[in-house]
Amino acid sequence: MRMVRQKTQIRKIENLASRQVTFSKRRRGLFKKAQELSTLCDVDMALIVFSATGKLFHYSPLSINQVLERRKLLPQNTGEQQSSEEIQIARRRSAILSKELAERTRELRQMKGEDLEGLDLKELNKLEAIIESRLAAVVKTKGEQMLKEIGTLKKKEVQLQEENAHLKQQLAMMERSNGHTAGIHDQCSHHYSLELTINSLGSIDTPQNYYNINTSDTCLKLG
Amino acid sequence: MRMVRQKTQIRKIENLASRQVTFSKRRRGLFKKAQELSTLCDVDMALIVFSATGKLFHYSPLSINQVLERRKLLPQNTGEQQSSEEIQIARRRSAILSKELAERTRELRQMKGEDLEGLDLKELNKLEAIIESRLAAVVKTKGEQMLKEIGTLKKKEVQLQEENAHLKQQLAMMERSNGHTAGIHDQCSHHYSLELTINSLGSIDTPQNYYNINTSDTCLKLG
DNA sequence: ATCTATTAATAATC
DNA sequence: TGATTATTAATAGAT
Repeated sequence: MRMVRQKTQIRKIENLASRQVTFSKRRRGLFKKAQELSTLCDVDMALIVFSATGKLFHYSPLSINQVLERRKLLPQNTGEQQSSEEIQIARRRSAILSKELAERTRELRQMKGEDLEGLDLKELNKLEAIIESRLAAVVKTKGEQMLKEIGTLKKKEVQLQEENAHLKQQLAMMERSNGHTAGIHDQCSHHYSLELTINSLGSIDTPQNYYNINTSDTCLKLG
Repeated sequence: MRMVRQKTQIRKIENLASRQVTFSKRRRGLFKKAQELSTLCDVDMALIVFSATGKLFHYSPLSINQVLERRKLLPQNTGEQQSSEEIQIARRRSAILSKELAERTRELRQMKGEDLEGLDLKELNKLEAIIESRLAAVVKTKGEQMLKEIGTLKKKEVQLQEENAHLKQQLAMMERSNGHTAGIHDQCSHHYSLELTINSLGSIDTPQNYYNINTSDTCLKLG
């Protein structure tokens, strides 16, 4: 008969072999569960495990290949056009910042001694501030540019709708003054095409002068 | 009697409530297992989960300065203008990941000797990649949303311009068929202003809701 | 949040 | 390592 299996105590397994076996088994279980959670609940996560021998195990639903590709700071116009130039720039900047962070952290370690707890944190806070502000600057700049364009388009839309309404109004007036029953629907344009050739071409003011379509950039300032 | 419980399919849970419940339950299970593995096998690890709502859940046996981290994560309203929630999330995430990166670098340096350059770099690269992917994901998502709206607005613009041109054409035809009538002079627009008001009410979209600045809190839970 | 019928994970073992 | 299986642990569905 087998030995009675016991409820596992959660404390360090002293026996090396057992510990390694357990590490291997539980690690797999953990990564499986991580993946399940990520899939079931549609969330991003990162799971990183450093083994005692220095090996690294890693899981992230954001594919590693994708991530590794991004690490290259050079443009890679390999057919993919889904990301805008700005996004690529943001990626490169964040990549550079990450490198900076790592490098400076390393430099700090090397430069200073052991009692660096306080100072190290200070420096880290500084670095944090830098990376945060730069990231924010990139994102903010991009957002402002896009909001600006959206603002311009909205203004255009309003202008066009106003002009539209005006034109409709005038059309309605013309129809009433004519006593014609024909409306302003599409098929009617053909109906009048014959009359166009017959009637004289009088120079009459058209209302489009009042509603100049402006294609220049309109600046939108955001708070 | 209870319904028969089924074997769970690992795919995204469509029902929001169920997804949230499962997220809560499984997340706890995952963090528990992570902690157990860390204790049983005496290994370091980092587990970071980003919920769909931007909340961040984090476990790492290495996190020494949790209190300080907590402080850093509180909203820092330093008089600056309000940035969007996404930017704040990005800041916090990058802050956390930066700290994690720095801390891990330090811990690794302390734990291991000096001949760990290669491995250390490997690990750093992985962490770098995670940061990059997170930042890129945030920026990309926002950009995609805005590009989508810009596309919609541009389509609207084209439609309106087409309609406009059509109306002008019809107007011109009507005028020619009328010849001399005073139908399209300015003063007449007042004549029909009532009709205009009635017809144009509610016809213009105001998509300002899309730019609603969400100031809801982002939560950080530490293991 | 709490409760259980189930499924899933895994410790001991080969 | 991989497989097996007696157990314990996790959790889906329900309250």
